[in-house]
Amino acid sequence: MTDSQSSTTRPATISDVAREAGTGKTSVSRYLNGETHVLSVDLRQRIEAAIARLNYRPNQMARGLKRGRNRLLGMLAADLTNPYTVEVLQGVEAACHALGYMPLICHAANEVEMERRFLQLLTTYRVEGLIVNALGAEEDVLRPLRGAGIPAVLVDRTVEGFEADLIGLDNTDAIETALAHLVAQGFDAIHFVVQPFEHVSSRRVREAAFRAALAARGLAVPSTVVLDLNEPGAAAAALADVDARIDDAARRGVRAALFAANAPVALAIARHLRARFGAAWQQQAALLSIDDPEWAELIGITTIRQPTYEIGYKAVEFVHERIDGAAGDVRVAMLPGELIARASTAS
Amino acid sequence: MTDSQSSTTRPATISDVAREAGTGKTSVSRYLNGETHVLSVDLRQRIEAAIARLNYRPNQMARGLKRGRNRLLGMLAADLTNPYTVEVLQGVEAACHALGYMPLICHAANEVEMERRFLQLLTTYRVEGLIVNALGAEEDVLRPLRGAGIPAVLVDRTVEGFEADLIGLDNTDAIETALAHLVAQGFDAIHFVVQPFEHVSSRRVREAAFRAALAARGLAVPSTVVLDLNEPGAAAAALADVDARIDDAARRGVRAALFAANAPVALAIARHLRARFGAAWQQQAALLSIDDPEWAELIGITTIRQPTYEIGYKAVEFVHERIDGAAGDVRVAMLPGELIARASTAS
DNA sequence: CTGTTAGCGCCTTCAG
DNA sequence: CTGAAGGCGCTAACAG
Repeated sequence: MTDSQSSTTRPATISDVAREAGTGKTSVSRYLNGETHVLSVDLRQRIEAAIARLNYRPNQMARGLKRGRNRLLGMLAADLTNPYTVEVLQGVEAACHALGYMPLICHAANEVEMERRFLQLLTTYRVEGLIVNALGAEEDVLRPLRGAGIPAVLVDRTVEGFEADLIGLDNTDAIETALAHLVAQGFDAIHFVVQPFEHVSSRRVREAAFRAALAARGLAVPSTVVLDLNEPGAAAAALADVDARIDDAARRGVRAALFAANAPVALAIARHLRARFGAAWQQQAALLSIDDPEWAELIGITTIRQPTYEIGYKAVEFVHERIDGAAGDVRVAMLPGELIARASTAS
Repeated sequence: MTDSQSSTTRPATISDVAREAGTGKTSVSRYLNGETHVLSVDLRQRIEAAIARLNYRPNQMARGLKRGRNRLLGMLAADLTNPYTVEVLQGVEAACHALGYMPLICHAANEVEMERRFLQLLTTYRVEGLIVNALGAEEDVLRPLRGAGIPAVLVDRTVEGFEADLIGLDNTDAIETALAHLVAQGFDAIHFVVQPFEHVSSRRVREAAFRAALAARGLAVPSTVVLDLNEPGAAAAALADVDARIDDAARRGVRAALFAANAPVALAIARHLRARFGAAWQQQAALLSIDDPEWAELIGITTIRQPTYEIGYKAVEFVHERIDGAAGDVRVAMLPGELIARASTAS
């Protein structure tokens, strides 16, 4: 009984298996690649036994080197702290599983430098495709991909000057649905709150759609509140602005409604209002948010839930097709959101 | 001007660079590996230029194949939905960056099958080390690692029969601190709620520590409530049990305190109590939880915050040392938690 | 200082 | 049905 599994032994190679099975590497390779019908039963069994005995696992790296493809699929996430991202991730993982890819997840943690670095890495590891939830609009950060000829699909946001398939929420429709709900509930002082949006396409679209939807109804369009969560000072000012609008409405005897462009914004607002008004803050202002984080139900916030799983799944299908050589125009898939009405917007 | 960056061109190789620079592959390799002082200024510049011109990036796979190490570090996460995991991840990423590893993140999404599959994959990709936040206690799932001689470090939980470095929260101390807080606030009907814990060491330790801490104070030790979040039926029963205890205490004119073993449990409880008592549910029962998710502050829940970032960072340092050949006994690092007192446990 | 020569582990013609 | 030989992109002795 040889100690073939000792942790000091270096992993068995295909040659080891061949020797152990008393055959050549070619046959082992054939076995590994499922060309099992080309092998005599006897040989196949010997190989099987040898593999088991040596606890052999083919080295993917070597395989990739030879075949020119390694089944690695990169996923660059801007912010895993955002539940949205994790949910998308689940779809990505499921699709990777189904299509035989190994997802290589990289988390930029909201830092452009990280994003750049990971993109480099992903490139040097020769991932076959990439799913990008980009941080900034910097097209040059994505340039390496072009050079390496790695197909990419954008999730949630486009990147200025970077042509690629895009998949995300149908923002215009989502905003329209949400606004219709608010209006139906009788709100007329509705304020849009969003993180700095010039450089993030989805935020830009949402903001524009909100204004358009308001205008289409002949309602006044209050200025958009920009809430920069990365700048404490600016954030405080923005929240003060929110406060003012709430007070304004209150003076007119109405309850203001706040429309958060995404969950992080909604959380910041909720925290602030709770600090200001106490646990019963929702009596002072209504809140609606795009994204449906776990705490939304906990405190009864109306939301637009994104089809996150589908977004992730489809994203992988898109790159997969590109990897398989699909040429053709850039595709855009905009999936519909779903309104989850809760107490925060009850009239 | 050649179209060296066209997306149809296959990535440049070291040979291409050598040819372009009019030299041999060796020199290029030396350049890549920073042995820059061994090269004549002229040659170095030619290589530099060639690399830039061809937009060359060394193929990590090939490097890894040759050197026997690929700088890949696996991280197997049981549940990215749990904020704890994401926070640990941030520490892992930072440490990987600092030590020159590429983190390969795998998400088992609470499915043992996934866990097994990823472990296989990680093995075939020959990651140099692995950080495991294991799902179950199945030692055999981790067996492949042994066979491949891949060093691993466990995060948060041990695995029966699997010897490896461990890093996580000092559960005993955390429980003691939290309980002391509750007692100081005047609570005496304190109930521990935890997911099925036989197979998860951290839960087991917490449960035991809770009972011990209670007993040490001469207080009665109510039976532990087991809340299985994956079994709707069982979960409902457990929550009914919680209800009964709250009612019991109420009959005695006191407010029961619920001690959640982690954030998912706390969330389930909070949701349930809100559904039962409405927004003011906290007047009916106190709640304290280990883990400090973002919504804890939002609704004012007292928590024990884990040093998640440090846990992740140190985990990487641990494997790194093992990869570097450090032998020696299994190490255990238990980091202290921090009590964040909020309104939910005010007396 | 620089280039030549072997492989790393695997797959893929191409002959048996 | 089976095996030997060559090469994927890169590094690591060896020579110059």
